[in-house]
Amino acid sequence: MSKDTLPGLTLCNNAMLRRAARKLGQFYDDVMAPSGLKATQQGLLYQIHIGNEPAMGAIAASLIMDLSALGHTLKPLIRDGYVETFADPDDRRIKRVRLTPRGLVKLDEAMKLWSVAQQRFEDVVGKDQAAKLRAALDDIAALDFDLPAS
Amino acid sequence: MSKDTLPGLTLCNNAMLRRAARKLGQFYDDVMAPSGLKATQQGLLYQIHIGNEPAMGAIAASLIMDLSALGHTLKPLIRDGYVETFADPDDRRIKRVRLTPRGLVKLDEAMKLWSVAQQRFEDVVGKDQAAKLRAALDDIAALDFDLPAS
DNA sequence: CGTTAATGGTGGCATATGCCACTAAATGAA
DNA sequence: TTCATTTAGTGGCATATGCCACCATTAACG
Repeated sequence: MSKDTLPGLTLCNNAMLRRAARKLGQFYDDVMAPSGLKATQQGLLYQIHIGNEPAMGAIAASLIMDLSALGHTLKPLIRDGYVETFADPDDRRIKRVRLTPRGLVKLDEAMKLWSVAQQRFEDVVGKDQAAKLRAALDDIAALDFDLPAS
Repeated sequence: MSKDTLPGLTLCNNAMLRRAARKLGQFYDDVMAPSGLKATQQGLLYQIHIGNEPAMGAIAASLIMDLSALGHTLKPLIRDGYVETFADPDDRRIKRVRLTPRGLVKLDEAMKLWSVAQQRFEDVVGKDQAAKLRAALDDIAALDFDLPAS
């Protein structure tokens, strides 16, 4: 097979997913820029907000994110005073996370912008299509790739 | 609306996309680990391979990636001797990229592992479903979110 | 021509993510 | 109780990505 006829990267599920994520990330980030938050940060603040002073491990699990990666991502938010952490009194290994009042205000501000981006996205691709896409992505997130231990 | 009844992050198209990308990335990376390449690097080598000594800008455009981000990502691959760059003789602003022989060998090795991951993914989600997903992701990558300039 | 504008990349800085080695704390077994 | 094991996070290091300011080159225009 000549190099010229090799299929493009369009065949790789992972590459396509990353590519779409870059594209959509740029769009959401653009819209949210006035808040000073990236879309990832808004998502993280929101996740913390809807949790009940969630433990770091719990957040990482919901987001399917490495625990240490979460720790890193949290740092700028703590530095900027949007988030604070405290040890769980019943198990001092566990560190819980909550929004500060300042963080709550910032989240409100960011959510307004998020709505704009979200709305615009759904206008462009269609509400149904968007819902289907999210469902498909949710399925992927739930997949188990382990070979069944026979 | 009480905090307890707020919808999860499942509603955000962008967050879901990133989450699925983390999940799938971890899987592909795991499978490709023996090659010493990350899935992103394999994808980049492949993109360079199928291009005709592509210019950096061309690669960045196909991957919907920031040009400077591409430059950064390329560095470890150049350092490890998989890739080399050279100025286009007709326009010295343009820097073209190609695989070294070593890079070609490494790509072959990585592609074998990639096939394993790709195959496993399609076994789990179904070949049709995977194709539909890639099509949907390709559509997203092609979207234009600009408001029509009236 | 020569000045101006547009194009293609680089480097610095910042966030996003992951892996690994290591520490502290809680659990379980002897 | 005491020691091995498991659990929850941290810090260091590396890649992934983006934005912005800046440089070199080329194209455009008067």
